[in-house]
Amino acid sequence: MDLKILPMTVQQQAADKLRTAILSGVFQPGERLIEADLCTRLGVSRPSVREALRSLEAEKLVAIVPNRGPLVPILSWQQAKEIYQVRALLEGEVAAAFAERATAENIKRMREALADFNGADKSGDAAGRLNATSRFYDEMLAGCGNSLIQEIVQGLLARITFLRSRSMSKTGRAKHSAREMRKILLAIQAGDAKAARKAAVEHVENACAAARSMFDTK
Amino acid sequence: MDLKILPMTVQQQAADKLRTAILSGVFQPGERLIEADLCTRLGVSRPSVREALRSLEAEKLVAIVPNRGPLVPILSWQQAKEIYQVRALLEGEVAAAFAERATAENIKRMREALADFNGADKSGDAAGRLNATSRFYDEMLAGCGNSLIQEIVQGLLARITFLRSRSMSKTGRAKHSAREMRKILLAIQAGDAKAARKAAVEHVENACAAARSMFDTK
DNA sequence: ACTTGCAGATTGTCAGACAATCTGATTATC
DNA sequence: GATAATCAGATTGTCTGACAATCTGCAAGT
Repeated sequence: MDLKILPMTVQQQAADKLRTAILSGVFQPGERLIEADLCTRLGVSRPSVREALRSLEAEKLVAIVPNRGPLVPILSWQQAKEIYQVRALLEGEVAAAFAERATAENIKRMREALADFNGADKSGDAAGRLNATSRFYDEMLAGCGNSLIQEIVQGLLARITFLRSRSMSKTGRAKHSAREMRKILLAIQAGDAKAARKAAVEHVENACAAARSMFDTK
Repeated sequence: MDLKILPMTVQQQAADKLRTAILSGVFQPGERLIEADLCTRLGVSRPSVREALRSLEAEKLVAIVPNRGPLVPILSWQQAKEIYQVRALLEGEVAAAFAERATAENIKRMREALADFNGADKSGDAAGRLNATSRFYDEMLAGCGNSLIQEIVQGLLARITFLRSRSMSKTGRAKHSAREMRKILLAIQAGDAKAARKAAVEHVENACAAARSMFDTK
């Protein structure tokens, strides 16, 4: 077991706090982030805030415009579409790889996540729905045997959190989504890599279509 | 045409200089980067250097260990392997997409890059070889219609520059590589997406095998 | 040979400062 | 009245200087 304790530097904590704040919608897309503001809110100095912002900039969670400062980027449909394309490619690979190495324990946790998703859906708990989805995904991503893919996909998912939570609220989307996830799970259970890839790709494509309609109506 | 002039901030220039320095081998993998050193060398203050380092950290071109500071990361074989896996996936997609949208101009430039590659190979010019390869790739990446894939792949290529320049110097690898690139180009010229994907995947797989042997001998 | 402890080097973080730049509103001009 | 020029306030980009916390390697002690 790895007992290494790695110190939590101020800039790291600042970056973490800002990241969760952005992902949870405390800062809306398009909103400018005032450095001095963040300093007082976070209780740290400006250099630390600026370093944290540079990290988040590289993650594409904030954009820094020279002489205008940081802001939460607004995703264009073009960008969103590209993200879904890459997701389809990578998550298909993940599902295929995972189908060939999933343990009983893995599958059990995925089934639980799926059950929680349905529970959250029944009670109309949007946050719970997204949380269950994340657990479903993380199980695959962590177990697919390629930590680089995991990292990339999680980064992409972070960038479209806003879109996902919105499009998931569309009537019917949650039910469809649940069915698609079950299909993925069944293929994995059967150890059928090809079917798992196909199901995963379809799932992303459907999510993409659902997201697209968000842009049309908005 | 986009004529927007975006100011070159000090931290950006610092990041750029450091990036090229790392990629060109001025700083060797494993080497520690002393902030004070970088300050005097770049002629900028410590805050600027630290911000630049945070950006590069997110790009994985430097690793920052708390209380030890920045260093050029040493790639493990496991990491390298994962990078090649993702490259195969993404570059296959790029080649396939590009085969269906390449213009005559695109193909002309790729042919030129390939010719330059062979020229550089004959004269034993390692830097010229890598440069020509980059131009060959960039043409595809820029034209594949998905700027996100372009960005990801270029980031991955940057992380393995060191490996690539070494494995390319292996006897015979350059010749093989040239042949593989020609195969990709021919498929693209024919507009055969499927063949282009296959050729691109094979090219990456061969590059991966060549890289692997670097780890064994080293 | 193995621990202990110390000195030097380096990082993490802060406070304060100032010029450059942007923003929006006010004023001047046609 | 509408457009253009101007200006004050806000905000960022950058620097200097400082100091505690931490790491490293070496010397001393057991």
